[in-house]
Amino acid sequence: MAPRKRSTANPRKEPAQDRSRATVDTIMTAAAHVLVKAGYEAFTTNRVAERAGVSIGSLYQYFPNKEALLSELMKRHVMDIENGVVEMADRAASLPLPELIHVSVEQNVQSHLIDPELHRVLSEEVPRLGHLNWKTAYTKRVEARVRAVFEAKRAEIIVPDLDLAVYVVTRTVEAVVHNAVSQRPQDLKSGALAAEVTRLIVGYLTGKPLTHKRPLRVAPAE
Amino acid sequence: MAPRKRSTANPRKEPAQDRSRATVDTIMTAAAHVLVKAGYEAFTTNRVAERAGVSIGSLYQYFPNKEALLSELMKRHVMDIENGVVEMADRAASLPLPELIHVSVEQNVQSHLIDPELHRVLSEEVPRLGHLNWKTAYTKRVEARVRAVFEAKRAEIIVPDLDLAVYVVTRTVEAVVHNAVSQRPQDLKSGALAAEVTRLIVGYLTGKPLTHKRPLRVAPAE
DNA sequence: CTTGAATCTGAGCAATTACTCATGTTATAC
DNA sequence: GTATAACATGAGTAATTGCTCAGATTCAAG
Repeated sequence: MAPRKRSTANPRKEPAQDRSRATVDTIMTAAAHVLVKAGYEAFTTNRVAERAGVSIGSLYQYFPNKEALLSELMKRHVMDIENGVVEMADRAASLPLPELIHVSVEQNVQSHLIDPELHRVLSEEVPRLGHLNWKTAYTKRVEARVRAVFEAKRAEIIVPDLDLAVYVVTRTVEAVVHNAVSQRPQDLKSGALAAEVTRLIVGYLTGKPLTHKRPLRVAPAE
Repeated sequence: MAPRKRSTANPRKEPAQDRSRATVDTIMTAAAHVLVKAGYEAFTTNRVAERAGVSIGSLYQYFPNKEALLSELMKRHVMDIENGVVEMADRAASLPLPELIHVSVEQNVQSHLIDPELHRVLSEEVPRLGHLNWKTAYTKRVEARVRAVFEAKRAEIIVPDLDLAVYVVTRTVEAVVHNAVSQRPQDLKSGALAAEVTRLIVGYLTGKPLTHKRPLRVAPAE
């Protein structure tokens, strides 16, 4: 077996045995724990290693630096979210626009409930350093999807500038739901917020406001 | 003159001569400069002092710690913003709801253009430490104002839950405009974004969508 | 069992940072 | 002019942090 290079440029060692894979998992779990319970300010590599019950040296055998550790955490979190989103997109593709919006908003709510505290810390506390733009790639994929849907339903949509519509809609849904996680948890759980945001978006897109009297009902996923 | 106390609890010295007032101003300017040009990560007290051309000791004579320096920066920035908001509120109070919303959205845009880069850094990079909740007090005042307006126009508003409406509207406007500063500067300047957000909000509140054909026009402030 | 690779350990280094303090300089009061 | 307070200086300190490395331990293959 050729000896593995270990330089600054290619520093990451891939775990080969079960033992080390377990170590990496332990480190990741500890990292999330420290971030959530103590915040980014207290997120030091030594503390993560201590929490994981692993020596600091082991941590640096699998993560070349602190940023890589954060990056991996973000990557995993985004994957967790995107799985649910893709699944929803299949279910909802054939629905009429109002129901489609409603399902999408509810899916966004679900995304935020996967690990709300971690999500909040990653979004708000972790500095947007160079390549730590964890959300931008994901955001672009979402925008592309939304745009495709809008084009498919173009006849029902009264907004002339589709690009602008995509932008306004995606930012609105994300921001309102995101903030509500910590500021309006009750309305999030009850579905009141999702219903309200749906009204907001559907009215904007179609020019035909949904009534408050007949709330949307979609077959719940079992 | 009674000797001034200098403890951890009451550490701030008030500048008494012109010389020191100028020093404080220089420090504040340098602090904003470092934040904007180098980001929070590089925002160290030594660097701020160096940029200001002042010794680090002088800085600590007027700011007990780094947090106080940040806090003062935030306070000044919020004051700059709120001045414009209050002025607008007087001008707009008697307008019909659609124009009122439009003026408010445009005011929010103006607020974000006072010092866009500083605003972004303060919002996104500076960690939300203990008492550094710079926006929360301001947000509450804004919400109270918006709520009062909604109550005055209650008859035109179809949303049953006013509290929820205030929440959805304030977060939406703030988030869309805030993001647009860096992501859609062109639409911000042209007014296209403000028009779109106005449509979004007015349709949501009144159930009567604004047409795209007859854009809102309000007498511009000279 | 032997050998070499994979894994783990943790003391400690180098760099950074917030902040202090002893000392020097300038302004003001009388 | 002199005394006193206000102001300014910057070398230095204590603490923290990301990260290294030399060596110990565990595993897998023949």
